[in-house]
Amino acid sequence: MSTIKDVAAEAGVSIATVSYVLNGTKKVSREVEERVLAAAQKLNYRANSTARNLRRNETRIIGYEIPYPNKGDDASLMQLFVYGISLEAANYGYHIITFTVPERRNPIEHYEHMIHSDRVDGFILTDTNWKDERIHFLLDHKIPFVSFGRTRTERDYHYVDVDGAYGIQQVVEYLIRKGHRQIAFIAWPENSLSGDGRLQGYIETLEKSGLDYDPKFIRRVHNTANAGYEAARELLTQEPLPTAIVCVSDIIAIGAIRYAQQHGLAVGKDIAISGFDDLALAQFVTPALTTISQPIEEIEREVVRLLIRQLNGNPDPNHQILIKPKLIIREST
Amino acid sequence: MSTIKDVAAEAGVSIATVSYVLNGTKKVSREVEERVLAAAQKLNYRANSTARNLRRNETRIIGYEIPYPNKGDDASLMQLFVYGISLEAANYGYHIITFTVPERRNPIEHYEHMIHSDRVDGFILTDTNWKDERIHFLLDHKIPFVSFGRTRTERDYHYVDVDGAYGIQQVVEYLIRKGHRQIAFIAWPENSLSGDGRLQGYIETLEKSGLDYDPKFIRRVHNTANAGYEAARELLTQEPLPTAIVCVSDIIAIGAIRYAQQHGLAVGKDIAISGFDDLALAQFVTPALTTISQPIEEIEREVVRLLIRQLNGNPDPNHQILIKPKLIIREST
DNA sequence: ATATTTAGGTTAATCGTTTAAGTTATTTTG
DNA sequence: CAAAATAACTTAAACGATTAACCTAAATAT
Repeated sequence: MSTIKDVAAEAGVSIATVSYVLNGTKKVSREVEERVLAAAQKLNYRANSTARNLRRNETRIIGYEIPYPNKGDDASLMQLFVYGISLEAANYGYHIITFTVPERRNPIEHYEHMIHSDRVDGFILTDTNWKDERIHFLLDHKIPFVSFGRTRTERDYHYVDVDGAYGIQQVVEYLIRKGHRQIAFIAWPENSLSGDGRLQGYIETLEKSGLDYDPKFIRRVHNTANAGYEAARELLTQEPLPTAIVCVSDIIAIGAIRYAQQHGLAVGKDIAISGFDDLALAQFVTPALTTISQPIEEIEREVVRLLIRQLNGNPDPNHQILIKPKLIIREST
Repeated sequence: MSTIKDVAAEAGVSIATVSYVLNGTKKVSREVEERVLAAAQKLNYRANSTARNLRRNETRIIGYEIPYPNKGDDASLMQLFVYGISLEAANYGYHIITFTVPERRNPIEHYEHMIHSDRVDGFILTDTNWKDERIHFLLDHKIPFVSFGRTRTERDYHYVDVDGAYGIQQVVEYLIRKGHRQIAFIAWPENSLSGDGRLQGYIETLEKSGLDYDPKFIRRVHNTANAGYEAARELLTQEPLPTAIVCVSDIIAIGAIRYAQQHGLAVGKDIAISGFDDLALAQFVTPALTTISQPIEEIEREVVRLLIRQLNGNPDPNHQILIKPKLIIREST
């Protein structure tokens, strides 16, 4: 593998000149420039990025913690996300390095290690929760990052998030237009900010529409189909009976649908059930799932763009971005 | 951020001594060792990995191309895979860097670039196909790699694969025991080696059991629920009618189930349908899916282990590993 | 008592770049 | 026309580690 020295020798110039030509960082005569370019081409030279990084004190690598894939969780959205940010980062000459935090271990240690051993220039965060210590740690240490999803803090940081309340509002208003008055909601546990945003959308839309908001119509469960199944059982074996169940995720909706079907209800007729995410499978379950689709590619683009601007020392002043999701009506409502 | 110089100054020794102590690569007196350790601790020192990599001529980074997520493909297995190899690699002090190859672009270029700019020490490959040019390229250039999935070549390389033929054999034998005689198979297109292995398992098991093998019972489609739906339509609108459909993947099975249900067939009674993969969702579709489960964690462990041994210059002579999957019987058969 | 080995360090070269600070020849300026 | 400015390179010092080669004093061998 050829180094800058080889290219310099081949072109008959000093290594500095080669560097200047290849980086375009200093004026060089046309003739010499061509000689260097030809030599580099001939030797199939590519700069050793380790050496460059050492000298420039950067890595052009972005750290991304892959969230722990809970049993029963669907992970396909996150898979798309890793693909998308890798692709997007490559447009800027950056790469994504993935790491994991073993269950119940302190994440901070791992972030600290990545930074401290100079492995990454910044981070992309997902799966943020109510009080996300990672965000405070990174802010405290002035380490560039962008989060997909918010946390509950007054501090100013860069994030991109989906306007979940808006999405739920769309589906609830649609259900009301179709004549539903008893609308239940299956939510996530309490430390999920995005989950609470969606719940908030449900409550506010009901109130705005002049409908009672009944706490008995709200269930909080983990994000598994099994939990959706159980929640549906509770909702459908109490009074008053809901005529529609809005779910905080497709996975939960699929579990809820399963319970309803097993107990003789025709989903989409006897009862309406909706999800959130628009998984690849959503259109192929029976009945096809009415859901809310997140514009994942736009999210990826924005997240990477915000981070790269920080890394270039040119942060976007408009760095709290809320993206509107889209209601997709299928057969289940 | 403190460097080895700071530690040396703090401990009152040369930087060489610090390096020797921290790496345990030369004998040092107890007293000095303790001073160095204390200084390192006090300054919260961690070696700059860029500098170390430059000197050692390694990166301790493994490249992984995230396959292009085809629309409608389920990607949750791959998500688990990235998580798993990241976790496993960390046990050896390695990290995973992800990259993508834009659709219809030549993958070799991208692999070459990663190697040539010294970003990675080796690769993990997935989604290998019949004639995988990546494998030949990496072999030709003596670049360490391990592939999850085989390709069709006589050349000797390191891989881990699931014994798909064995898995299909399990389900076909089970169906025969339950009395089925007209068993159809929905396969993948022809350039998929793992797909052909599964198909082979179907054909051989039928022949071994003395059943006719009818080419009309075989359909080849892409890995989407939609394609499964269409294939089921073809199979169920021709003579002779199958009483069971074995699918090469859960995704396809879900599409097939949907067609059967829409046309008045009770899946699990009127017709048996099975999948392959055991997606998180498999147990929550209606009816719950009979399928074949891949021991994904064992695969991840083996893939990483084989690669690390290569990188350490100590390749495992037994480096073609076939892992047996497991039949999981649910309601759909 | 002298020569040799060993223990426990230090010095300095090296990895492959980038880039500030020279250097030299040529051009411009007053 | 001498002085100053410019153009086009080169030299050499970093970046932060690792490690071969060297050094010195104490321990061991002859």
